[in-house]
Amino acid sequence: MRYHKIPDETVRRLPIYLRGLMFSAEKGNEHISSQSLAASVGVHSWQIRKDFSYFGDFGTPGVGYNIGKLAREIQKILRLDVIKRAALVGVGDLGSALLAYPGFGAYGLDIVAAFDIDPQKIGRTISGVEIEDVSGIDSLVQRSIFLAIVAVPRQVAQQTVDRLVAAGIKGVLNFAPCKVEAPKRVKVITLDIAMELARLPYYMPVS
Amino acid sequence: MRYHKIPDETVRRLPIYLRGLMFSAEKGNEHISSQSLAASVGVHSWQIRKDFSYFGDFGTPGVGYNIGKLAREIQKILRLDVIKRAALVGVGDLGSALLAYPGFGAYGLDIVAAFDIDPQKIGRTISGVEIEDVSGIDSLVQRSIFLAIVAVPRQVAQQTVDRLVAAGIKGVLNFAPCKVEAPKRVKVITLDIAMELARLPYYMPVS
DNA sequence: CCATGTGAAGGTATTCACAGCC
DNA sequence: GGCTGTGAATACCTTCACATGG
Repeated sequence: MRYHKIPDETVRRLPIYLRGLMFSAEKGNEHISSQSLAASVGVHSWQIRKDFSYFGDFGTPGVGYNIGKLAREIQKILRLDVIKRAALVGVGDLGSALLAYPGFGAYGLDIVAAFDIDPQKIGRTISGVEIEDVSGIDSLVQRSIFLAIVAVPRQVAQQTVDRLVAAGIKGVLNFAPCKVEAPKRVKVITLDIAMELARLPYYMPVS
Repeated sequence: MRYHKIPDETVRRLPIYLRGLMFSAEKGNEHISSQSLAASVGVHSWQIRKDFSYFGDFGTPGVGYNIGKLAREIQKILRLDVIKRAALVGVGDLGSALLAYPGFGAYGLDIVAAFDIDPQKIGRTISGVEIEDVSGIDSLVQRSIFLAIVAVPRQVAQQTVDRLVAAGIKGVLNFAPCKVEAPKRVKVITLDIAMELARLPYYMPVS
């Protein structure tokens, strides 16, 4: 089975593997076994082998996987080799934190534009990105930006997404805690931080 | 099937339903059908009915669900009726944004303590919470806080969790992009923001 | 020998379709 | 007529065990 259909759950784990592979590469390794990778990322080795099996042979029995080759392949599958630039809409507390967040770089991603409606904020620079008026959204595609992060209040999340969709954006990471609609051609992932915290007590021991 | 084993995926959706129910209650409704709830939260109606079926009859055929009763039951299942207070460790950009984040209230959750190692920050108040030295972690349980949010740099995430575990914390929401270990009795959910962004390009159309 | 890759088995979650109740 | 609750069917994902290859 080569390159056919990669399960969603596998796609969800690919960034984890990428992180682990890069970490191992930094330490100067060239090869890594599914077992060592398993230990470093916290996923079972058989799961890793199964996941990798969906997109071809990268391993050498008795040796392991070539780290560089495998990392590049994962980046290619996730399309991180092509999509590198993202825009941020909404530079409030969360938006500012995202601008300062160093973690995107590990995946080759970078926030290169930021928008807000507050005239007080427009023109200011945060973490090296100048805040523009939201009208700038309309020309995102001309600037080769196809990915957007929405960090606006819930009440204006849908209209923000509508505008991004109209501008030709193809993917949205939405932090607003609500459903947002978009045409099928636009992928939306909603990440509700409070929701994650809210399901935690369920799993906590009672005593 | 009453109250036996609620699937993890159902637990993951319960907070979404809670949000939808509260929204509907605010509008003055007393009952809601699985169809209307479905429309407002973006989950199919059969999925909702199936999910609710795991914990008893709350619906009346021809009428729908009693919103208040159902909401209270979901809160009880998630244990949000008991666990209401959380602590934050790491008051950097992300931590500060979390302190200011209004979304936790919808689930009855509240960040009531914050810790950092930076003497510059200790003693200052952000969003009504005074920042304390990390040594205060050790007395969290005495203050009836069993839930912690970790927003520290990756390099110190594990030791932070270790200290929280030693203090008797029972649940951790970890924002550091790495694996953290904890005894089985402590539930850890890791939320890697960059990872969510990284899997988005995979789903974006190629053209 | 050691580690991969994968069929097969087992488990979990989603989707359907409809009986039963208001 | 409208809507719930749920067995049954289906799809999906995980786990195992081992044949295969360097």
